[in-house]
Amino acid sequence: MKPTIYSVAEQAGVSISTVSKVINNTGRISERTRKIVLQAISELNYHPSVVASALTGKQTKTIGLLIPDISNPFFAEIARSIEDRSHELGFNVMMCSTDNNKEKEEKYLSLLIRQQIDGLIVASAFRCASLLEDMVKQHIPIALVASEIPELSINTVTVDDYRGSYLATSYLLSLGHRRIAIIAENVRSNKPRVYAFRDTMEEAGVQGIDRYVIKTEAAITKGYESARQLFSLKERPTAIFVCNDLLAIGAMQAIKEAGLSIPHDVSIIGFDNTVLSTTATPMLTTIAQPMKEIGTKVVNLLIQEMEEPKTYKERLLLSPELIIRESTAPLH
Amino acid sequence: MKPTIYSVAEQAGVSISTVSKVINNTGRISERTRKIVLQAISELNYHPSVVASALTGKQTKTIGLLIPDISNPFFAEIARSIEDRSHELGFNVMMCSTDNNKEKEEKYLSLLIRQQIDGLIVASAFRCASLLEDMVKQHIPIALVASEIPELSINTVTVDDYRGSYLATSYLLSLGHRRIAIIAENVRSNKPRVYAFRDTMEEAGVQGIDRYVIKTEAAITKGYESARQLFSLKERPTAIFVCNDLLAIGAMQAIKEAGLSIPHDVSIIGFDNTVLSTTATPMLTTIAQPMKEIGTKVVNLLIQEMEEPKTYKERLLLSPELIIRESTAPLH
DNA sequence: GTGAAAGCGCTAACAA
DNA sequence: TTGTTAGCGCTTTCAC
Repeated sequence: MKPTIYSVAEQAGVSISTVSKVINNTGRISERTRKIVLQAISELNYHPSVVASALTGKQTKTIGLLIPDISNPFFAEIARSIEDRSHELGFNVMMCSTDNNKEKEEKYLSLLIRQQIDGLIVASAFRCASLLEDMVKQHIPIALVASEIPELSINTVTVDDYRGSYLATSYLLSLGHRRIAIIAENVRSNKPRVYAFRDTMEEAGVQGIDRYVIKTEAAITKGYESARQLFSLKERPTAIFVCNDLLAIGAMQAIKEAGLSIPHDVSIIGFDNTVLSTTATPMLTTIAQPMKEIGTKVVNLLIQEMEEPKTYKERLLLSPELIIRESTAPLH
Repeated sequence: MKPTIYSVAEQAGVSISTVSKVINNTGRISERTRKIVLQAISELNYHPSVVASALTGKQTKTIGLLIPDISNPFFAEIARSIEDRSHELGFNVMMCSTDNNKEKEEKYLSLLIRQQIDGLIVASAFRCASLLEDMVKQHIPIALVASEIPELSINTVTVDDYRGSYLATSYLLSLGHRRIAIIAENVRSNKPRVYAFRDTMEEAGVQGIDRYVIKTEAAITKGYESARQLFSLKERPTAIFVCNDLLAIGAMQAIKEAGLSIPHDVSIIGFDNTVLSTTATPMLTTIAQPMKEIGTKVVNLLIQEMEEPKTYKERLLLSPELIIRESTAPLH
């Protein structure tokens, strides 16, 4: 039988409230009694039940994590860092991969509410923001990572997308490229990336940007298709800025298949700096997101919010960095 | 305020036990009452509390997952499939990355016990099996994936490691290679892979196998180092069997850096068939693990065990498959 | 410094 | 068919 607070109390010859006090370091307990109780706890190998304690109004010590897909290396790294920071603070995390799919988002939200999670971290798209209303109504603290939900006022941590895209675009321009294409993912966080691309190109006086803008979904095959589409144009681009590494890998495959060489014929630059960018050949020049830091910061923000809800929410933009590898070169 | 069973009962003008009965489909309830209750539930947007229900002896509907590292693509894919199957069956999963580190294993185990998980899936190494004793004592069902703990009798799902290694080794032999090296990870599941390698090589009459056996940890850099080590030998191998894709990528980097070409000078074959094997250049020949199926099966096994503990535990070995891509070629 | 007792939201006898 | 009630393991007030 699993030991309870009663077994400990009996073993120690005290009342359960005394045991409770030593566990939680509340009230005043004599050093002697504390020792005896601690002794009993370790003898019985007692672990206080979070379930029971949660029922009395305390925390469940669990955080929900809604993420598009844990098997996507970018989110896996973010998740890892969220997990680490949460565990540091004594919280467990329940992971749910939504595929950015409305039905799953709804279903998992309901599962998580029933589990009485203390807080929620969202990286999923939530194109239908009203789904989150239950959460808001029940005052469950929420924080967003690597995603945007403009309808709601929520603490958020993301990379500075606009700046990242600026870094990528201006780097390609500085290499002499003018026919630069962008392959973006069709999610909100990619919008600033597209805007920065346009702005930077326009400022450089480049014309006819529109034909080189493609939006698609996050998958290697989609990157492949998008690149092929670009190569079917009369004037094919000499450089491509691909808004995440997964898509970039697909694009690289298409470029090679077309008999072109990277970076000699086509320069390519990714976004994220996941494992994939170092395992690709040639190694991918990319915009690095500080993934460890992003994960750590959202958890911090969420915990802060749990302790004391802020009226004014924060939006934290972390600085991306250009990592130059082998997939970019001066215009030939 | 979060709606409770009481608010629903009041709203519907019935007792809480009636509400409980309609929620759980127990006892007999008139169609009329059921409708009224359901109505009240949806009006209040009521979600029954798993916490409260767990306290009465029912399940917490959560499964613990101890995995070495969620940011490792192999485990991320396994985790994704475990997650999907669990959610299908109404369970949430709490994820813990242990880095195969004893202290973390111990800490997370204690966290999970306190959370009163219904079952535990273990992919972590647990070199110290006694850590799991608490779980066994408390009759918490356990299932193992992609790992082995010989000291304990536990339901297990793994790929057939011996056969996988046989497939890899005999394929390299069939290409005419004799100086074949193996880079293995220093965990239990890799032992059968090394055995099969030795056995197959011996049966083919190859001598001096020992100098070509390297054991290391799962990291790209380790693969890199191991391959360099092999190239420092007088007679360098003409083919390398690397026991996981992560290591294989590292080895590929070392080979290229040494100015050798893959597969012309050195053939290389991986194990796992993660994304990495398709994003690498040349694309990696590898032994595919049926990751989706492995995840699904462990969950099934765990749930079975939760419903009715078996005296004799099962060990399920799923068949691996040789995927021939571009990194292997006949001996030059 | 310590203990008795009420109550958290729910389930499951048992009564009605 | 529906309602009453006693717990589940814990926290927390309030007496002692």
